[in-house]
Amino acid sequence: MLTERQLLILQVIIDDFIESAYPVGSRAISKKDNIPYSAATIRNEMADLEEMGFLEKTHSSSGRVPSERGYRYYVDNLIAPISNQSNTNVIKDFIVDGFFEFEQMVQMSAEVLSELTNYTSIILGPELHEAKLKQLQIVTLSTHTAVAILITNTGHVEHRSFSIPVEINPLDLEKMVNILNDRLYGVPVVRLQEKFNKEITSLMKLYVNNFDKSYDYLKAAFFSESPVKLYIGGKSNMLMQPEFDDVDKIRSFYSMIEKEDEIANLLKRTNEGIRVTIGNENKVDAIKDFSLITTAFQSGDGQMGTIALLGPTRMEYRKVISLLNILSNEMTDALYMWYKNNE
Amino acid sequence: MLTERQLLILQVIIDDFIESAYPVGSRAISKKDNIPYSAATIRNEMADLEEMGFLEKTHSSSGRVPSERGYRYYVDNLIAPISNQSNTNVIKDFIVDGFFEFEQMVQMSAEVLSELTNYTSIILGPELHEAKLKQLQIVTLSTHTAVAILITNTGHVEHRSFSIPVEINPLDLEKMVNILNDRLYGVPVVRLQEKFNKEITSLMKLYVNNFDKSYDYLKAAFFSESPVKLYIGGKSNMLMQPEFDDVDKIRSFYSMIEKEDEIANLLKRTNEGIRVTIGNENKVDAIKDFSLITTAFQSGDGQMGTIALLGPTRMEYRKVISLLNILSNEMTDALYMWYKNNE
DNA sequence: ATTAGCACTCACTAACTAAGAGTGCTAACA
DNA sequence: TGTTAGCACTCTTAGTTAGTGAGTGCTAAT
Repeated sequence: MLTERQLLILQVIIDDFIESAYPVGSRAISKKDNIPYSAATIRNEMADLEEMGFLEKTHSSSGRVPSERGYRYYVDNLIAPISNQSNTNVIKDFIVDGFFEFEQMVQMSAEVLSELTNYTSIILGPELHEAKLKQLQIVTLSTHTAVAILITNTGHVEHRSFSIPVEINPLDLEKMVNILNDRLYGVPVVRLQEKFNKEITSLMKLYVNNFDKSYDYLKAAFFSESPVKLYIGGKSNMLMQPEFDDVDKIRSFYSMIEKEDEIANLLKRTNEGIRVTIGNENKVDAIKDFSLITTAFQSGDGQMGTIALLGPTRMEYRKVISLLNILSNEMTDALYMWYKNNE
Repeated sequence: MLTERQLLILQVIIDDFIESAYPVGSRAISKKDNIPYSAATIRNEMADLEEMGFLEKTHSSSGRVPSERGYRYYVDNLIAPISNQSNTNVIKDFIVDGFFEFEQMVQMSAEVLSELTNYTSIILGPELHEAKLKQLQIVTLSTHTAVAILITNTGHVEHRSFSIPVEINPLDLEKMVNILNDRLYGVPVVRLQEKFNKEITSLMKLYVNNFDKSYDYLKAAFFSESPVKLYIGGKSNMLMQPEFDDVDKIRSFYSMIEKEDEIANLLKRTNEGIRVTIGNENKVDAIKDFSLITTAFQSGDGQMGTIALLGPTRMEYRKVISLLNILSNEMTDALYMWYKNNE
């Protein structure tokens, strides 16, 4: 167990290092206002803290630097997140003002988040779990081409252009879309394809000649998987961090950040609350030098998406955690309001 | 005027430097197969070429490096663009295969272009100049919210969610959209707003009570300027270039590339053919260390957009110019086909 | 007109030095 | 017995020096 004094010293060291990015020496600590001990005393305590694995040295006669275990302890026990009123307001303002569309809101959130922290923000979703089909449409552009449009009750619009194969009769096309709208209205988007396969195809065969030929086209137009929506904000804000003092680190950071699907997978696992993974706690090699802080936002019963911040292990955990808390709550609220209006 | 031999030597030096990024020495030149002169002769010629401003030294006893003037001469007189068949095929393949939508095609082009060159590709447009209105729609999501959708004959779909103010009667809304569709069908997208203001508003007042209140909402939903579409591909491919050997250069590159509107302005001026601006020929300070190669693609009579590659002044001009030529032609063709089908 | 030869310049690297920040340990102190 | 002053020691960082090599410009010979 750590003594009171050790806790204090550990906290001060980590706070200091997070701010300065330089190894912290005993003399610097002993000078702080809330530290009434001499440098020698601090040195003894630091040696103990190092032995316990909370601190490290960069070389034998250097100051101390937090170890990953140190950060973990710090995050779990030493940060009392103070709600930062001014940040709350910044976030509230832009969410309330600009809330027209999910995607727009999400994208802006990512940017603001990165701007406030100088880390890289990642937002996954909002996924369409809860969104329900409002309307399907096919608008023909010419005899050969058309655009298929899918509208959800959340205001999400997806569209896909395609060319109409000669085998398909335009009248049949219209008929099919009518049937689809009739049968699929209000069905959650995630279950569209399943329902289409199970219930609609058999029905279609009754009304439409030669439905087999149209099947693939309908499916491609309306029911193909849309790619995961991943917003990454402030890729270059991160370059402000002193960790990126060398070209190779920057290169590897950028090549890491481009593996969008790996990152998306990392975020998907998030459940309730805020999760912090530090350095090697991350299961993906590419970010073993980083810390990732994630939290979910949701609407009603289901999870909608994940907000995350990626930064060096020397991260301003306190600030970031409080920011993510605020943002997650605000987004959840905004979504709740939206749904309430739309039910 | 330059002698034959000087032309040859200038060309060889620039080719060599573009490939290696190292200053070129006289000995290295004299060893090349097509150079039958001794190092001393080369040295004399190089001194002359330097005096004329085509070459520079990085320090008093270094090899030679092309000056901006040297690159200019090289681009204007020394490159006979060889059409590279394999590149042509790469480009043709993906344009033909994936051509469903402008935006999709454009985005893919940007990526391929950057992949093939390791420079940063920028594509502006395709602007909607030629696109004509196919259909306007308002789909109500609830009593308070709706999504407005605009569809063009090119398959471009734009949508905007908004909340319906209480002052507007849903029936009126429907009526208004009908009038709009009736009057605006086939009108070029760029002229929608103008036509709406001039001809439609007076008409609306006859049919709709209290039209003044609806005016702003209709305008916001359908006729507000959509932001310029600028695709930037391969921001990090560029880091492969040996020019980016130092952190500050990378930082300033990224902060430059984020000024999207400045870049968009640069590209807008493009007219026919390929334009190369080298280093200080660029009027925007931020890219005075780079070269920018732009060309337009078009459909029918009007210009549709601009394709550009941004790289270090030590750029593979020959390759890039030939690539842009191919891509511009292919995109123009593809657009032409598309229009022919849609008329 | 061309080229071999040579002195000279400058960047780059490695080896060395001095300064400074920080540690661990010992011995003195309250 | 916990705390602290003092000191020798370690290691990084920055600056200096010297040696090497690539390359040039000029001169004289071909």
